Amino acid sequence: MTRRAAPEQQAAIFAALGDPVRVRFVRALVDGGEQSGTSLAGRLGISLALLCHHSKILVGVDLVQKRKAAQTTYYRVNQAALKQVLRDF
Amino acid sequence: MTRRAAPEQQAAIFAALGDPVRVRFVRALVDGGEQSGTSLAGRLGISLALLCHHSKILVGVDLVQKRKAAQTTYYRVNQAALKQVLRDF
DNA sequence: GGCATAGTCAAATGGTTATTTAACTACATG
DNA sequence: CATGTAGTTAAATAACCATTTGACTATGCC
Repeated sequence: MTRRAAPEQQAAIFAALGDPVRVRFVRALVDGGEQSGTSLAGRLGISLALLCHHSKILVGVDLVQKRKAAQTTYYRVNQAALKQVLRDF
Repeated sequence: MTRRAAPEQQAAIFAALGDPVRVRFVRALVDGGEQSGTSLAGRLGISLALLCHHSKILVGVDLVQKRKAAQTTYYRVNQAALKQVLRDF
């Protein structure tokens, strides 16, 4: 049915999860639901600039989605994408 | 029941799959079953030295297992480990 | 308008990692 | 024992990536 993704594409998704900070990033969203950037940065013990960097990688492969309300950016996990990560093997 | 793995540990497993060559490595094993290093290197179009490098990373996180018979090393996928990769989220 | 909050961007740095090349070990067999 | 096959190792290089810092944009509110 669904064809396998290109190796580069699939590797990019795995690489996005291949960093301890980003694993904790996703876990924090799974556990705590949608959260703001500042809240997440506090929870993860990292600067807002670093959170922004990691969020771009996770959002870039669509494992995390973002929504902006006024100055605040809210992040949430893309559960469908997360569950499908291993489907290719 | 089973506690979540440490973020560093889980990230290492994802990072092992976060490279296009290693995605093709694992796919080749899933599709073709157990194969020798030389056979795999030919299939992936890489040198034996490079295959050795990537295999160490995959074996290091136990996604791939190896078995040595005389001069030849055979690789196979650890299906249980592969299926469990996403259990933590 | 002016100040505080929330986020993004860009440059700089250091550390890690993929790839190549060449040298080396291990085994099998003629 | 010499040769060929299979694999590993180490050094070197280049590319990539995480982290920090400081400057910059955007929004809300007094």
